[in-house]
Amino acid sequence: MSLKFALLALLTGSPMTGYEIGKSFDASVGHVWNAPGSQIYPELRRLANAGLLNVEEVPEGRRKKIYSVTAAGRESLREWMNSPSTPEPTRENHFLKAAYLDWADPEAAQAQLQLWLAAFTQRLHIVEAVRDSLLNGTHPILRERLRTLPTDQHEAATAFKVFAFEGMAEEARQKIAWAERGLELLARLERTPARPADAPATQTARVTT
Amino acid sequence: MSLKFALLALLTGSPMTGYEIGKSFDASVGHVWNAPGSQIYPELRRLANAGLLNVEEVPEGRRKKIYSVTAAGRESLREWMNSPSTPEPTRENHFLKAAYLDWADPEAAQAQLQLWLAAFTQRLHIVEAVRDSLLNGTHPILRERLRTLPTDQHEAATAFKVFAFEGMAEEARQKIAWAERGLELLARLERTPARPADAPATQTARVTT
DNA sequence: AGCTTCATGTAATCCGTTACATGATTCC
DNA sequence: GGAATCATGTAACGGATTACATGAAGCT
Repeated sequence: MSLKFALLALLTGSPMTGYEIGKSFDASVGHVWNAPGSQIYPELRRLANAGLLNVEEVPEGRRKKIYSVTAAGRESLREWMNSPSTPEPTRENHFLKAAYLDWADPEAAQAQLQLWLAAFTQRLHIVEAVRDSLLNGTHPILRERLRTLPTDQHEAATAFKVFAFEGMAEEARQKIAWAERGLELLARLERTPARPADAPATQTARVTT
Repeated sequence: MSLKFALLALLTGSPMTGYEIGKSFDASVGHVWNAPGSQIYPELRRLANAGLLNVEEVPEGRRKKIYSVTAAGRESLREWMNSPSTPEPTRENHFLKAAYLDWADPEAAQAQLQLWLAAFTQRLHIVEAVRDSLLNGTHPILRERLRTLPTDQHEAATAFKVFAFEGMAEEARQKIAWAERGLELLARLERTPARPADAPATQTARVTT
């Protein structure tokens, strides 16, 4: 339901084309909300039809459309922000899989845990980079946004974005630690299980692989 | 895509009816994966048609169907477990909203943060309770599952489930701390901003509400 | 001339949510 | 007899993913 509000929120920063929104999603913002072009363009049009967005067509050569938020759009965003939302029920692939990792071959389990580790590490880097750019005034969208805001609101606008990205960073750190513990668990289990109580203690033989 | 595997995984524990699966979702398992009956029943039928599940109809009075996993179903599950999955792109409502909380009225922002706090706290309790029941052998589904498994695989089957639920617990704890920091931030911002540099320092007047 | 990037979209399909329908059994 | 729980579903809709289509601008 909230692609709508993700778009409205983004466009309050500064007017943009659908293409640029897609780029933003691919870069920083995509870790807050993500969507492919095939979802962005139709949604933008719907929002424009509903009067929440303004379209400025730029027909000089290119056929591009710059969207900006109307007063009604700003009102709609404010309304959403003021109405409480409950967190959605969890539906995270990795927890489901983790709970049944004993079904996987040990190598596959290890590969999966390492893949998670890599993915969450990468996410952490990106999210920390965004947070830093918010703090040191490098973030282009926030920068634009602040230009249109009275100075006494700069702190809040910045602080909440930093707050959100700090939250994502923490989550990433937590999952990194979690994946590492998973690898340890796997190693521990592999050292013990299929031994029928009387196998020799020659663990040093299985060093490779 | 993984309701399919959630169902297969659950049913490897012990055969069940769609209704019982729904109950499990509402109780413990729902924090790993959740779905309403309207999604469960059709999916079960599809899986049965695909030969991954076995249906035992119990026509004695009730019209109920007990589903169990076939060899093909077990194979399909194993295949999924052995093929790596990348974590899905984030699309979490609360981070999106948090990033733009300056758009909300302070009271609404506070209410929202408190709602998150309450929801994550509740989630933490449930998830910890499940983890405990896994550890002390009270968890009914795991119990059933272990009955059909050789003893030397008990440890792994239990450990991975504990691992998953510990991960969820940590995530919940992290989000609780995050929401609390959000409340502090909000309080801090409310103490300072709209003051045009020469307002009196009589903060004690605003104690109520 | 050909590749990359900019820029916008359609179509099919799938997954998920909400609302509603139905009827049997069990408990009070 | 009436309410709660057991048990299974249908229908409509909306949101998301994947694949494909199109064409201009700019660079090499």
